[in-house]
Parts: sequence; structure tokens; C-alpha cells
Amino acid sequence: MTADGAPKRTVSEARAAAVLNAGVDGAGAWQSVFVDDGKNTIASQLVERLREAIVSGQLEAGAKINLDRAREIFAVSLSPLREALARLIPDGLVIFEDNRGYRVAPVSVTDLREITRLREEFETLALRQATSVAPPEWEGDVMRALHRLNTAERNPADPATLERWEALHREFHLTLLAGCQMPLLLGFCRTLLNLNDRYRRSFLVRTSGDRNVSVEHSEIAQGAVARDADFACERLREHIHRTGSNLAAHLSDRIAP
Amino acid sequence: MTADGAPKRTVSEARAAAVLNAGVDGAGAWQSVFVDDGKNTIASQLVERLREAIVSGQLEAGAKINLDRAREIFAVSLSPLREALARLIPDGLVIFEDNRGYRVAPVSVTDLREITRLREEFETLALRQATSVAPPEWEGDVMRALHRLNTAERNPADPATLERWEALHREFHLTLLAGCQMPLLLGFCRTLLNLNDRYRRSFLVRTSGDRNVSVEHSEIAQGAVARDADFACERLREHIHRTGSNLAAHLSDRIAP
DNA sequence: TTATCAAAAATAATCGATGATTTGTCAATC
DNA sequence: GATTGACAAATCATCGATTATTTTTGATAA
Repeated sequence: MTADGAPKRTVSEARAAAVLNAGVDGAGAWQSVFVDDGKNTIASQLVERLREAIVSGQLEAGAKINLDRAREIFAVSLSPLREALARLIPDGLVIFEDNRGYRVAPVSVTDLREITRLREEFETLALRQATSVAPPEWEGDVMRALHRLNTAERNPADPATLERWEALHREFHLTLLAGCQMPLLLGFCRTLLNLNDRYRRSFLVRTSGDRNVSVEHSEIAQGAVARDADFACERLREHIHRTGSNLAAHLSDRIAP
Repeated sequence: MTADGAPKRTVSEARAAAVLNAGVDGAGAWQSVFVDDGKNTIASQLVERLREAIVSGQLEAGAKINLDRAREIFAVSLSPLREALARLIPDGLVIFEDNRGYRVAPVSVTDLREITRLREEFETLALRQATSVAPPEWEGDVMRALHRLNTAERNPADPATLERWEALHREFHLTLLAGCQMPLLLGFCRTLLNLNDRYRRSFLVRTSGDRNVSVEHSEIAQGAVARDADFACERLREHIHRTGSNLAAHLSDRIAP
């Protein structure tokens, strides 16, 4: 651990949302993030904090990240801040230009379309591979992730439940893919999932009424553990496609193409 | 530009290869890299220098990167060095662990297999898309890249020609894919190409006698500009697959699986 | 009024020094 | 002889201050 310990951060945390995108939305679901799970250094913790701030929409898309202000808000020095930002570039959440500093990556409908399209390709590829090479434990992992997701409450009035649902949803998809035993492909899928979550959490109020997402997830999972690649992949593809279309519809009302 | 200018760097350059992997292979093809093409900051230049050092095999796979030594060798301070290394993580060339520092990413046959497999999937996806959406100029770009590649000398006795050929080869593949108009997919392909180049440049002495690589490239290019997706993609897939098998054969003699 | 340039302010990039953690060494103990 | 623990050295991480670059401001001239 560092010398000064955690408390100071939690305090400055709350200010972060308020100051950085001055007074847009107040309620920060910040506090839940700090569970020091092996990420010892300030830079590493900062990566997670910044990622959450961007994915959750608390850091506005396209906004410039003023280093001095951010340094003060997060109560860190420049070195770990710059390093953390650099590590978010590959995730597609931050963009950088020499002597011009860092910005939050912008969002657009075409970007979302590409994410959706690539998710369809990559995730079905990974799932197909998983159904053929994953060890038996994988099936249990999938069913557990499914159960935890389906039993999680999702109350629009309570942001904490929404955030928990998001985490479990992400966990479900990654567990599904993890069986493929291809670390690079998994990394790409994780990146795309990150990017996609950002759109959903920023722009989707609730999923459209004509879908039963729980059923969709259950079908995918059952196909997967039955090692029925064609069925599982087809369901997964539909699931991704629907989510993408849904989001794109919401999105095009709100931002430029 | 920085105040002190370029000369100092070129000098320290030569030492870099010698010191970092102490006396493994002497001949450095370093000098050619410094053409300050818009990359103004030390950190950005360092990214390119380090990338070249790793991809070319001058920085040994799996080796620890001692910050103090590297700092001295490259004649920079810690801040840009750390930042440059952080930016290479997403490319899969550098790995990092809290409080344990940076290492050159290791190589393995399974890693190479995955790279090859994913290149087959991603590059054919991109090429198929390109044949359907790329603008007319793209065809000219492809043919030019092909011509430059096919007329480049490749003399095993002269490392400079080999390096130039590598650059043109990379350029050809990227030009081919660039027509797809999908920035994320292009980024993934670029990453995979980087990783693949590293294996080729480190482990492949020469391509096996039963291949005529020029012809392979020409067929791919001609299929592409004719907008014959099936033909072009099939040739591309074979090309990638052959290169991968070839490399894997060389590799398994030399390192652990 | 608009355009242009120079100075000033703001911001980004880098450095050298300091603090924290890991790794290596060696004696004491079982 | 192997193991443990404390110390020392090496290495990594962070900070505050300095330097370089970009952006803004404001005065001048067309």
C-alpha cells in the first residue's frame, strides 16, 4: 500500500464527477470501486477509476482532460496520471495527441455500428471455439454466471442495482468467451465489450419492451454448455445484434452520426 | 523539437542494442528509424524506437526491462520512458506488473498459432469489406504498394534491404485492409501484423523454397482490385496460413512450445 | 471591422530527487 | 543442511519543480 492510504481518495472521488463535467449529473456510484484487489500502485488504481468514470459516462465523451485539474481532483501527481491515461488508449477509451494532451474518446453511431459488427464476429468465433475446447469446469462457470445475472435485481430507481447488473452482465459474457483459450481474441472481445458497455450505460435508459433479455441469455448459455455451437452462436449473434440496433436507435436521437 | 536536438540520440542508439541484450548480436539497423515525422515528444519517439527494438528482436523476448539502465541507454528521463512502455502494452509487445516493472513480451508457438488464426479471420473480414466499400483510389493504392514491394531488393547479406522489404510488406498488407473503413478492425489487424512481424523478423531466416511470395501477393492484389472478394480472401487466407506454418516450423526448433 | 503579430497565460512534457517495494544476502536457529 | 528473519542493495513508483509548447489575449495596422 501507499503511505497515505485509501480514505483521501474516496473523498476526492466525489468531487471528481462534480468538477470534471461540471454539474451535469450529480449521483456518483464511485465508492464501490475501491477494493484494492491486488492493484497496488496509484497508477493502476487510477486506471480503474478513470475507466469507470468514462464507461459510466461521468466523463463526457470527447471532452478534453485537463491534466492539472485532473491531477488535483484525483489527488495524484502527474506521473501516475499520465501513465494511467496512456494505458487506457489501447482500450479505445482515451485518445492522445502530442503536445495536445488526452481526451475522452468521442462517441458516434458509426463507431457503435462497428463495435456491434465486430462483436458479432469475434464473440461468435470465441464461443464456437469454446464449445469445442473448453474444459468441463467451464460449463459450471457459465451456468453460475447466468444464474447470478438472472437473479440480480435491476431497479431503475436505484443506480447501485444497475451498476451491479452491468458488472454481472459483463461477467456473464466474458465467462462465456473465456473457454476459448485464446488470450489475444479474449483481449479484443474484452475491449469491444468495454466500448459497448459505455454506450449502453450512457445512452440506454432501459431495454425495449419486446425483449426478454433473461431468456436470451439463458438460451445462449444452454446452447453453450450443450456444446451446440451453431445454436449458441446464432443466439449470441442475435442478442448482440438486437442490443446494437436498440442502442443505435436511442443514440441517433441524441448525438451526431 | 526538443532543445538538444537529434544527434545525441543517434549516438546512444548504437549503445542500446549492445548493452540491453549484452553482446548477443552486434549489427543494429537502428539509424534508419529517426525521421521525426511529426512525432514531436520524446515519449512518442521512444515508442517507435522501442517498438522497432522489440519487433526486430534486438530486445530479447521475455527479458526484463531495467528502467535505470534503459533510461541511461536511451538518454531520456524516467517519465517518457515509462509512458512509452505503457503505450506498448496494448500492442502486446510489453507486459507489466505492479511493482515488478516491464518486460518484453515472451514468444511461444501457441501464441504464434493464435496470431495466425486471428489474422486469417480478421484480415479476410477486412478485405471482404474493403472489396465492397473501398473507394476507387484504393485500387490504385493497392497496386502501387504491390509494385513497390515486388520491385524491392531482398538481399540476405544486406540487413538494410531486408528491413526495407519488411516495411513495404507491412505497408502492402495494411493498404489492402485500409479500404474496409473500419478503424477498430484496422487497429486489431495492425496489432496482429506487428506481433507477426516480430516472429518473422526474429525467427525466419528465409522463406521456404517452394513458395513464390511475389506471386501470392500479386494474386491477392488482383483479386482485390477486381472486387472479387471470394478469390482475394481465399488467396489471402492461404498466404497467411502458409506464412504461419512456415514460421511455426522454424520456431519449434528454437524455443519451448 | 478584420487580420496579424507579439507578448502573456495556460497547458503539456520532462527532469532530478525522494519515497516505497521488492530482491538479494547472510547470519542465527532449528 | 535447510529455514527463517533482519538487514542492505537494487529497483520501481511518485512527487515537486523546471522547461517547452500551444493557446489566448490584446494591441496595431490595413
